[in-house]
Amino acid sequence: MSVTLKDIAKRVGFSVTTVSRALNDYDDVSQETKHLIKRVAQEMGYHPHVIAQSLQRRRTNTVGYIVPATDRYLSDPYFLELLAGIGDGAASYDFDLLVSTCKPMAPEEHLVYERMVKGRRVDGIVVARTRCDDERIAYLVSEGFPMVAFGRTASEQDFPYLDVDGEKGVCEATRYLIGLGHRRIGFISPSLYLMFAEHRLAGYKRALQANGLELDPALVVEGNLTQAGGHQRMEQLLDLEEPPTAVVTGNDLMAFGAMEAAQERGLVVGRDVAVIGFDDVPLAAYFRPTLTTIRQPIYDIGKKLSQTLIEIIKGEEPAERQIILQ
Amino acid sequence: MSVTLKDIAKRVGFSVTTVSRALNDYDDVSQETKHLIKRVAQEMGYHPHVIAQSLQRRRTNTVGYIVPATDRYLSDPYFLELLAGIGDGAASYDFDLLVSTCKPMAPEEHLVYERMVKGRRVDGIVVARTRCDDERIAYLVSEGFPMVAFGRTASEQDFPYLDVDGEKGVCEATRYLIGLGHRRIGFISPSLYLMFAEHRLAGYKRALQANGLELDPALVVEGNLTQAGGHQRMEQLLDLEEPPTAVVTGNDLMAFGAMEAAQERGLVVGRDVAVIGFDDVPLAAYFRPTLTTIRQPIYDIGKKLSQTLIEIIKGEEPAERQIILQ
DNA sequence: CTTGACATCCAAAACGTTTTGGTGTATAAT
DNA sequence: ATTATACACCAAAACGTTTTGGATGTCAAG
Repeated sequence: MSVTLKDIAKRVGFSVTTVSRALNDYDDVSQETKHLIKRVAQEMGYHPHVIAQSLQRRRTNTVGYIVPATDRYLSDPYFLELLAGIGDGAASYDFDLLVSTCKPMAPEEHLVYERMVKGRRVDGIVVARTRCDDERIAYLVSEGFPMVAFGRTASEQDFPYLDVDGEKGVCEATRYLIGLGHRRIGFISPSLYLMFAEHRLAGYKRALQANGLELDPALVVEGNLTQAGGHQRMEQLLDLEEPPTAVVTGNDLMAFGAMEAAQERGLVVGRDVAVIGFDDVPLAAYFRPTLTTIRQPIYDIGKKLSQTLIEIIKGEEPAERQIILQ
Repeated sequence: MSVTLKDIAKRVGFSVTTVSRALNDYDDVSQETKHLIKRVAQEMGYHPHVIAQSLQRRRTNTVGYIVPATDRYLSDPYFLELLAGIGDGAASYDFDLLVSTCKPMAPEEHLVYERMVKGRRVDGIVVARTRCDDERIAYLVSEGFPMVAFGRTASEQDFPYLDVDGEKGVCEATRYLIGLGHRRIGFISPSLYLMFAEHRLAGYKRALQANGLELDPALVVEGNLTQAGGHQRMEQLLDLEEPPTAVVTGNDLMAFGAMEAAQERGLVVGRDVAVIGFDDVPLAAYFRPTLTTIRQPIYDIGKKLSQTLIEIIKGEEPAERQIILQ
């Protein structure tokens, strides 16, 4: 078995209390005893029992994150990037990261969240890919459970979040395409129940309007964020009588798919048809032909997310509860 | 605050012991009381305090996994796929998954493992991407800590692992290329400290030998598993006086990079130069031109890994401690 | 010689469970 | 009437910490 405070206490002839307080650098323990106890603890190979600490401190020093695994294969590198950011952000505060996966919108999703919250396995939860009407957030807020979201919701509910200005990003990208002379620009949207789909779509519409272009509903299609989905939707667009000369997609994976679809038809991306993505997953840098994409520093966002969450957990209300990055 | 056993006990007029035993379906509680207690527990919204359970049961019902985050960006979809598998496998046994990230071979790596083991935060650890001489495994084995590895090591140390027969896979792939008439076949190897690099390289050599081809050391280069690395190494191969007409790579990401490099030089992959990868990350299915790859069911491997680990944790030594998939 | 201040230490309670080793009360067998 | 056998229940200890609320001793000031 492993070394406990009691073992150390027995060895040095002090009480468990004193040993505990010595190791935690309380100032009602003399320097001398502190040194002795620390030395002996080291010698005996003592490591605190994190679970016991959690129980007593009422703090697990762990944050939770539930990966929305789309299907059996959740190939989007986006999530790994985000996960790494969240994990590293947590680690910077000596917090651990508990991960579950769950299909988004599945009936059991609520149970997964409830288990984390009610089992008090974690001190807070980061929820990513917010939905317009997000029951996960509603639940956490109603429970008063510490949380932070990547993305906003449609409701006016007040909760801490971090988001990128998807509307502005897409608007500028679309404007850029218009500037190049494109008049028929397609938009492959993420599933519409996702909040960021709405923002990005709004940006697309705003750009058209600002330039006096009319919105052709046929040019706006809803994809499922996967490469296959992008491929399929692109074909749909290219099958139109008047196909678009440029396409903006809701994420990089769909942009990859769209580019493939174009290439399969013998079109040269960048010459015959322009494609712009959104995310900037690391892969994007290496994809050929190079994907034009709207940069979103996913890793940094993840890091900031967990750090903000931990500040909330520690009771230090962060300076800004709601942040929108450009 | 939240509902505890004590609260329920007070409410129903039974002891805490009886409440606990009722909820855990012990048979020294009458059916009647069981029903009553369960109903009241439900009504009061009781959820067991997982941390308290862990402390008493000496079991956290959690497995750990440390993602070898190569750099700030760990873009390899491989890990997310594996992670999902591990997580789902654990969930199938009602286990949670604790994730950390750490640069492989970094000096602090040992600390991350030690923290997990000594802090008794997890009941077992899955270690992926084994190295020829793997201190992580050596440590876990020496501590007698439950573990399971994805991959073997060079030493004869006995520990449970799951691995794919990389040698056979690469050998067959290489043979296939030879069958197509290729005589100069390049091999972009993973970093050589990784065990699977050795197996795959061995497969390559075996295929050459079996067909009486001589090994040209210039055709074997060491990459770093990233797309950029594959790109760079492919250029190196193409710069040779007698460049290869086919290339086998150590993983899919490097294959992507290699294909790009070829395309940038105006070569048509599949006609001017053949490229074969290894992994079958989900992205591979959508990459154009289609990547020929050696299938490795990463998700399933992850799932099996954590399930095997949990069986070990539960003391049911699994039927086969060491498994090699084809 | 008291009083107070300070430094150093500690026993016991607490966190929320599960487990151990019982107790008491019927009913059935001797 | 005693003994066995279930049956239904429970008090207390345990898991390994931290926190609470003193206790003890020393020393300087009054």
